[in-house]
Amino acid sequence: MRRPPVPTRETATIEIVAEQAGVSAKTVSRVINNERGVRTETRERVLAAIEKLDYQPNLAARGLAGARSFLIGLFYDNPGDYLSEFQTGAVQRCRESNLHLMVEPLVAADPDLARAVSTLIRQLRLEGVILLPPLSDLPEVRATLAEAGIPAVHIAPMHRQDDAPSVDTDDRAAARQLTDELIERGHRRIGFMLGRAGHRATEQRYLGFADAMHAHGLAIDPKLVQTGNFEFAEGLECARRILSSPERPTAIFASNDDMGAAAVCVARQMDIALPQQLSIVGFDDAPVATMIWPQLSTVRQPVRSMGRVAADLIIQHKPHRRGWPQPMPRPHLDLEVILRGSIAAAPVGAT
Amino acid sequence: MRRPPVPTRETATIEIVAEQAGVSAKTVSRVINNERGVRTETRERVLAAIEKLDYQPNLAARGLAGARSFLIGLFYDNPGDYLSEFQTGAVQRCRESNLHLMVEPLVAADPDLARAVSTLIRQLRLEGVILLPPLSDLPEVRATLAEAGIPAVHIAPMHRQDDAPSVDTDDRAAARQLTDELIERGHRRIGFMLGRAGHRATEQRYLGFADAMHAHGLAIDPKLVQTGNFEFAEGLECARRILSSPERPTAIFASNDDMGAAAVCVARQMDIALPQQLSIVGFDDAPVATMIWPQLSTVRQPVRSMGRVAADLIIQHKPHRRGWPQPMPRPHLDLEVILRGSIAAAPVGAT
DNA sequence: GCACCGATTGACAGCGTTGACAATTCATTT
DNA sequence: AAATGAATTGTCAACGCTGTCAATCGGTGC
Repeated sequence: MRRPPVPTRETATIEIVAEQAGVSAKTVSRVINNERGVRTETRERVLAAIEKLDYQPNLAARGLAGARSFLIGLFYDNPGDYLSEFQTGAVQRCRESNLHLMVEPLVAADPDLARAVSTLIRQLRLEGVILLPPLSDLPEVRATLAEAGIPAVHIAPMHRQDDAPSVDTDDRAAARQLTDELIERGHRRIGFMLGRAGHRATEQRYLGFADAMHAHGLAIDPKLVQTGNFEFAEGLECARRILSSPERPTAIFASNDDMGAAAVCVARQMDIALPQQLSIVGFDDAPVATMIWPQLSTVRQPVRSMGRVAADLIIQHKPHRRGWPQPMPRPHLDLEVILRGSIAAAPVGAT
Repeated sequence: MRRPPVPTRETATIEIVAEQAGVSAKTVSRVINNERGVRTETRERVLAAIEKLDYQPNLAARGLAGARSFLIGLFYDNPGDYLSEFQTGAVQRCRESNLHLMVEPLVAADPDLARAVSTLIRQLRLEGVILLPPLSDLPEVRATLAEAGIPAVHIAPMHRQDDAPSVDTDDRAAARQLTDELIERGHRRIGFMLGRAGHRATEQRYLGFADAMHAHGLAIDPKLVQTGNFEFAEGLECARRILSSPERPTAIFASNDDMGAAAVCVARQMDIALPQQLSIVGFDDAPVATMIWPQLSTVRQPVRSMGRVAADLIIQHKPHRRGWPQPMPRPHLDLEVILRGSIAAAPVGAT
């Protein structure tokens, strides 16, 4: 007599389904878990019973009996605008395998981070964890997860570990491609706004830029390479430094759209005609890219797909046969260069 | 012999803790669940044992035995930029009560939505659900939840139900206040960009605007009130219609920042000096508000707090004594009007 | 027809915790 | 000192499912 008062419509249990199908509970269990060794005819009978009774297996019971949790964690720190897209992709993939996603905000700077992580994984018995940057680069997080033997997927980690799968995009190639577009339009002096130090994206995007410049035999003026931190406010400073250079560049490559937007603002304040006198490109295809004028040329990240793939890696992860000697999956997803109004031919007479 | 190969460090169970503390498992359970009727001295002994063994209760077992799930659902459709903030607030509140948040993307237009909801709540045994708009207004969702007897909190629902708690902000008052700022600066002809039809915010923001206009005896020119849908692209059209009116307004109130940004773009294309010839205000304090020039005056939404409060309502929700006759909690959170560069005194000579 | 073997299926004991209820303890009262 | 009753603690079964392993089924070869 657990819930006596409320005459809730009887929730079907596995026993009831078994009875309906004329088999034992264990056989129903086999069908639910898609185990082999069930005759097709039997399976269909069970499936019919499940359908008829609208049966939903009890997650808690399954978890308790099977020492599983059916839960995957998504740990993040800065809720950026990409998070919701990413998690939506991850949830979609999880659903296909009847798993669920637990999102957990964490604070990268928290001195007690390791304990927080430990508590989470032990309490929830997570079957895997997806780490968004900058969490994907914190040794204490990685160590805690590894110690607990929980598979973790690192998203765009700065330092790849040989023992952990990760999901990356080829930022370097895309940055190079975008830079090529500028060079093709006659730009020779190009400024670069760096992202936050320690992020993989910061490094890769710059390298791609440098690749293109070198390939065309163009010099990179150190004074035109300024450090930002991916944020708009910093971007303003950064753009000012670049644009107040005695020999002003004819184009600026910003490491993300927020900083690109900042460059647009600064240029406008300095009465520099856009895009005629200055071309600007960003990265990410953030919402702001199309909300300013001129719209930013940029690189679209397949964020939702990354979420899907990350979840998929966890799900595919087969329990290690002594030390996962399998090749580490490191899918690279394709980026898309998007050209918009913010780039134009270099002004005539420019070096 | 459930997990034979991996010599995992023995996970403490309630029995082990009980033994360590020299009490029965049930007493440990009482302490964990913070039940009364445990002598202080005993409680402390148990607490010490828990601490010493670094014991984490098994969620699945607790859920199974106690017919609970310790899970709250957050259902959303359009992952907007506010989602991650909201969910972070909700998770924070959940943690304080040792609950967990399951985020579940849903598709409002899905013809099978009711079934999807039903599957989710039955599979996860959710203890409560937070509905973000526009899901908070879908009858089939509300009905499914109600039928299952699951407490639901509606965020900014268009149509309040008397039987369901909701979380709102007083958009109307804030819109009025912001409009007042324009009027005080001498603006008389003010355009208005409406949001998507059917959203509570759309209605309330317009009403606040109208309140202010009426209070000052100003007429609202229907030609200056145009329908958008909260999106930038639509906003462009909308702004064009307003600004191409023969008698152009000296200010525009956009129902959100994305549309406000659109108005800025259009004004720039039409060579209207900002803010001298045209003041523009938005709503939400979205990232874009500070990424354009001039920066948008707007209204900041306490999104994270709303998440906290929503979770709190679920958690506080006491099982109904026949039909929850308690007063429906409907907290209103305070909005903050933020004045930035996008507003200025009305041009001299304006009507 | 019978032994034999792989394919199916079932019986049963938990998984770690809590609900119901019984037992014990302790402070008071008579 | 025994009785009384509230406070505290313990016993035991059950929650709904899966792992283990035994039982049964069906077909094969001789």
